[in-house]
Amino acid sequence: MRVSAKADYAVRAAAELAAAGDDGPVKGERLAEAQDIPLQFLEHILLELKHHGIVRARRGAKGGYWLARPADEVTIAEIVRAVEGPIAHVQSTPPEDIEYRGNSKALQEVWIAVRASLRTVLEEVTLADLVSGELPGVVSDLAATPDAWVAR
Amino acid sequence: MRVSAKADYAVRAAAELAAAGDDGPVKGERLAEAQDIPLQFLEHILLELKHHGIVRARRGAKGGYWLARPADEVTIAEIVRAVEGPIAHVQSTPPEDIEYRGNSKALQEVWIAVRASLRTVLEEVTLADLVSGELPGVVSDLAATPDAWVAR
DNA sequence: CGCACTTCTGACCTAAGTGGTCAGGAAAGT
DNA sequence: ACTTTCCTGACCACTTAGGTCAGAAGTGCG
Repeated sequence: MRVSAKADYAVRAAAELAAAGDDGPVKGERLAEAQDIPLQFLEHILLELKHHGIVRARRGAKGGYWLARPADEVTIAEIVRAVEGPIAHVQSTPPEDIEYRGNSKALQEVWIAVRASLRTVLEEVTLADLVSGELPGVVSDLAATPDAWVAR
Repeated sequence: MRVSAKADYAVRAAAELAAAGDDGPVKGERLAEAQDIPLQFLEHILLELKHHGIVRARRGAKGGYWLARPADEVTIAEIVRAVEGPIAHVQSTPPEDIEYRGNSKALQEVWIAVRASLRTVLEEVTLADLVSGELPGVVSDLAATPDAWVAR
């Protein structure tokens, strides 16, 4: 139920790429500096993003990374899945495949709801939203209640 | 972003206790059988639940476990926190404490929204809801859309 | 009291995941 | 040819996941 450093780094680097737009490729080093991420670790992450078709890259001088698709077509969910794997799996199996017995039969529905609620946030926010700072209504509403900002 | 076996087991065992109600303590062995959980692992989990004041226990013949509070006052969120720690932390720190720079400034709001959406599910469902099979409106609505049941 | 029963606790184990670093290879530009 | 930058795999320390094992300690009953 936690967000890994890798996922966090991946989204931040992608946001930086989204902001760069069509101004040519951005070097890994610049991304690392902009978001204060260990360079060599970041390059592994960018490679994963590339393998998942989220990012493209070119080597050599004038090389670097850029988004494979427009920033408003890339969701945070996609990026998280690329580096962390499927969202909200239980014991490494998708909730729809689990069978519960006895008094916990309804638990499957709960885990499904958990995944659905995560999706409503992560699949709604695109990189374009993120860099513009204007998050979709559902999301900013969720974050608007002061209660959401206190620990528990 | 995944649910551990421990959390799953903990909730299922607690559901079984909720169903048992006031019919005296339930042995670990019976819980393990009812939910098909490795006994010795389960006992460690029950101990954690006890330390968090969710469960009580007595040893010896006629001993066993029972809920420390009525089933409709124990939420799934509590149980998950007891065994997995805080929900939706990023790099092991709470989202409200993170500071982002540059183009990912809005990311903090996203993680806050993620946590808030998880809370709306996990803090809403009690053990009583779970064993009765009648989940709160918000939750069953989320699970009602067919889309929620397909992988991605 | 003595005994069976059950929880409690800590030590231990293997495998995998986290969060990296290091060294070198391979394309691209000049 | 040479520099630049990505690409790839190996490695590493530490923690977590998912357990097992052995034994200590409290509890009830005859």
